[in-house]
Amino acid sequence: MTSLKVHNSYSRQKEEFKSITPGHVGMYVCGPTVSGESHLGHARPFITFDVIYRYLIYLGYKVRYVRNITDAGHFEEEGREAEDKISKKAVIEKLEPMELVQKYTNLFHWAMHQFNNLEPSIEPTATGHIVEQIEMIKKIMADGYAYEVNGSVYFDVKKYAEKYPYGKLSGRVIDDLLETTRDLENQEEKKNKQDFALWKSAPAEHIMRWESPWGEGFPGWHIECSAMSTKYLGDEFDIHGGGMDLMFPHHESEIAQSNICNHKLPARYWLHNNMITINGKKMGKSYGNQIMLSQLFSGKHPLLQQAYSPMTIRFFILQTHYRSTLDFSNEALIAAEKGLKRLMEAYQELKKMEYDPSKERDEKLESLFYASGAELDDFMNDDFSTAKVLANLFSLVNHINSFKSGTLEKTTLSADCFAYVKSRFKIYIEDILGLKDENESEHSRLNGLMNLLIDIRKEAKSKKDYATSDKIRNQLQQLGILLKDEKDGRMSYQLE
RNA sequence: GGUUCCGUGGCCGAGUGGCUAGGCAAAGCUCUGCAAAAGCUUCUACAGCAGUUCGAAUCUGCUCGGAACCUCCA
Repeated sequence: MTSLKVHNSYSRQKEEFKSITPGHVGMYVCGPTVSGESHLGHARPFITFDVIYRYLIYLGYKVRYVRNITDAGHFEEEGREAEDKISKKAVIEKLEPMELVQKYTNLFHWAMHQFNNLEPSIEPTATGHIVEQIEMIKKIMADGYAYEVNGSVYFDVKKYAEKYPYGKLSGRVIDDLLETTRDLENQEEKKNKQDFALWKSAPAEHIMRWESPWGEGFPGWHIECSAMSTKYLGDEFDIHGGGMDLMFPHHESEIAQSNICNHKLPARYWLHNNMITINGKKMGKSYGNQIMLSQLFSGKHPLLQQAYSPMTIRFFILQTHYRSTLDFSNEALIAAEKGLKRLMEAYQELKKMEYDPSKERDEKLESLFYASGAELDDFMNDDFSTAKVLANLFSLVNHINSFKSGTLEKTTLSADCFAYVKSRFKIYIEDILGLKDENESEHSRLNGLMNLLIDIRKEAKSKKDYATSDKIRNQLQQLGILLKDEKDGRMSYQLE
């Protein structure tokens, strides 16, 4: 068997994965900013790293998966004013940041649950770690890599870059950064344009504020991840993940901060997922082209031809490599929906199949099953090639369906081989890819009812009373229940 | 403007110096009372130009087109 190799953004190479502490993996993934609802683009990193998390567990690692909630910053909700802080409104009328943050945190958790993502081991919030962040900033200042201006603290990138390779992760040259001229608030406070805020002094109307040695304010964007990853994973940990758009300046700055505080680069392997695009453009707030997850699930968005289930989206995302862009289109999602259905139906069929010892084995076929099953690990080991895993599963789906339709005798597999294939499917579909059968509605009553109707239809068919049998099938179809006459005389049903 | 990346069949998307990715769609056939599903078969692509090579979609150069980052961003 091959060993796990991952593409490390820091070295821009595929490297063999070796954990710092044998048997353990520490993984930090940048979580959501809970000032608004998540859209399709946000789903990608969390599904990607969920599968990575699941695969590491499958490999036998004990994984501590830390994913933060960014709930500190300059937050406003549409229709409500941030000036609440100084207005004379009653407390209950004002925008309460905690209320806002709670609302979107709940929504985020709901979406993660829909996607069947495992919960991270620790989900720390930025607001819950203000003390740690302040301590870290103090350390950086004590080392001389940060300076205070008007109650704000900035990281001295220029000084850092004299000694350390600032820009290595994102491939940036410090001198190029000097060229950019952008209008940002309080730029004149900085010594150099590329410096970034560790702590920002809060203007009177700012609703999120904490006491600090530099006055009332709030933490800069990058420091929370440094503080929380250090606290829960240590000075140096194995994997740091997030979207490619975070490489600069977020992760670059994180490296600088942690490096000054801990005298170590925080993570050994930096993994970045690529963007989801729509009509070739990145989905994002500033482009105004985002489709919220709830809209995706309900189909209520002008760009959507229909609703797409969470598993369809999960499958859609896993069909491509995580480092490639993925273009959204109704056509592509409908294709994913159908493909997923075929995969899951074959899986259900496989689960029902039984070994029959009366038939002769086909060793050639057996070795094909064994080989395909074993290959799945090789694909995952190759920088988590879920696309290849799915392609391989589909080649087995073909065989399973052949068993079902009688083109192949299922009994030509030995009992061992049968058990092996079943377990591979279970491990890969359920445990690693995290796909679950959305039609598996545990309605036992519905099941009983359907069996009754199926029995009646079978009787009608045997009497060649096709009027009755068609009536049952057609009317059920109108209710969104699809009856299928199977090859062996069985009938099955499926909720549309 | 700078940095990085990409351009694959009707669509989505893997991938690699020589051998079928896969999914969806389409066509034909088989099965079936009909339908659906399924199976079999067909459709054989790598932006353009030049070069390296016995051989390139895969390497090099150029051209064209697109994207991401450089600012909040998954």
